[in-house]
Amino acid sequence: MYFLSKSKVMSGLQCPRRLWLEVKRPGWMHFSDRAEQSFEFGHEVGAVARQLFPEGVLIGFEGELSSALAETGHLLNRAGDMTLFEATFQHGRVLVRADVLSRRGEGFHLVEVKASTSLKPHYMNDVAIQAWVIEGAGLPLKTIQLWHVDNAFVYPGGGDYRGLFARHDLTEEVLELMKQVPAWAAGCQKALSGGEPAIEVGKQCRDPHDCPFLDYCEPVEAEYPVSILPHGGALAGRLRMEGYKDLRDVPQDRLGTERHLRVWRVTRRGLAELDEGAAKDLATLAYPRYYMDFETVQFAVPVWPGTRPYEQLPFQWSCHIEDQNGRLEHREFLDTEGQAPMRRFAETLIEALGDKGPILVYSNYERTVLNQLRKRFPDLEDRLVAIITRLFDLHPLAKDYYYHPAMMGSWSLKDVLPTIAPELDYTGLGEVRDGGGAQDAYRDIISPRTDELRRLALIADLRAYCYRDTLALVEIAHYFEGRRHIGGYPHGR
DNA sequence: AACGGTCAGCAAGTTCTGAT
DNA sequence: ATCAGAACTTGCTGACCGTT
Repeated sequence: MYFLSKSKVMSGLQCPRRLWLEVKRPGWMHFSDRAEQSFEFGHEVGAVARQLFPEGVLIGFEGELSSALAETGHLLNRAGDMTLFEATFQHGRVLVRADVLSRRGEGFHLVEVKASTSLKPHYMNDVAIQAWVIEGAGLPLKTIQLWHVDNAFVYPGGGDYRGLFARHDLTEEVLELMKQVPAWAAGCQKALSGGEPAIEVGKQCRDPHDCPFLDYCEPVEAEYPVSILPHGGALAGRLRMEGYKDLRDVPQDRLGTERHLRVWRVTRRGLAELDEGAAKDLATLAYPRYYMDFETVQFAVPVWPGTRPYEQLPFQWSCHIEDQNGRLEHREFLDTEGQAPMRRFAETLIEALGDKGPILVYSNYERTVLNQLRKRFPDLEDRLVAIITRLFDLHPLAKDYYYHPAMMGSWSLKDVLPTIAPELDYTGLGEVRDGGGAQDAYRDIISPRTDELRRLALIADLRAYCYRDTLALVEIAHYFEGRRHIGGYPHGR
């Protein structure tokens, strides 16, 4: 028999094989290539939830669950009403820690806090496990609530976070669902009692969470698996059923769309394709040309008045300006003061971009951010709209006219750039290497806990990263126009 | 997590084709 | 002229993609 945390029981509900691997083969996790989001908002959100219970007591966790269990019992032995954070219980060899547990008279009230913005179906199981353990430990629950972030909340400032949470009363449903928890726990124990369960790869491997063992249960069995076909999930499934593993073995007539055919052809020949259409489209663009990139930050708990949870707030832009002689000039903006950067971001951008000349970007992300700035600053509406009309997106151009076998069915900048400008890799960059890293760096820079030396290093890294990103756009555009050649990669027509 | 987009796959509607 | 069935449009939806 095993002691199981709530998260282990949740794993077992998703897939017995996953649970077995987590318990019996720790350290075997083969994290999937498609990187999981690194944002960790639970901490911020939990801290604010606790602020709403000024009398609450936090049960510490110093690596020893037994001490958390003991402290919980100790506090509950006291008389009177109380609120506990991270109260810890076990029952039936299942162990849980409750976000917020209050005693009012004889009854207990449970609150589970989530950083997401909606009530998700699997939360019901999560809360049911907690409720079952807590009631099993002898605490009758009067109400069971789930709180999640309300992304319509506008922060008024001054630390006033009333209204950050949307609250759902789940008492009835959870008390009903609770009856199934013993069966879930028994299922987990059974899965762990034998050898590795033989579970086929399926929908449960991605839903509701990516399984960390996906690469183990479904090893890559081909150099160019059929799954690289873009938007081809269903087709890839059918092809695999018929025994096709590698895209190069699939007969041509099984592929319908132009894009699939190009991926198939390029992969089989091992040679990149670049259609003349790319150069033709770019030839219509006048000078000066602006190559532009934004960095933004999101907070689950808003820190600047007038902002909402998870809004994408721009703090940095980079722009390479190219004149008709091919000369490049770099302009940039980076706010590191810690106050809301959006207004100065918009003003400096408007100033730098002038009033004519195409603005080249990769993806429609910059358009989205500019549209949000329009709403925030109506007085800049006209200037921002003027910028939006000048945007030229290289991403659809790449999708229509370019493919290289190393891209593996993806036209993201990360996958395209190494096939065109391999010299623009991570060397020369500090610890900021992608948008997520830029966000982490910015959070550290504005944090009062970061010392000055590290701040300066992070600022330099952010500048280097954003500079490189717009330079990458220049190189890609030049390659599409036939103005640059590539060494080391097989390219052809 | 949010946003803004594309695309495959399906269903229903419409036009075309060829036999009677 | 009529009609069945093929072939083509149109519209919708949910999965997928890419950015921070």
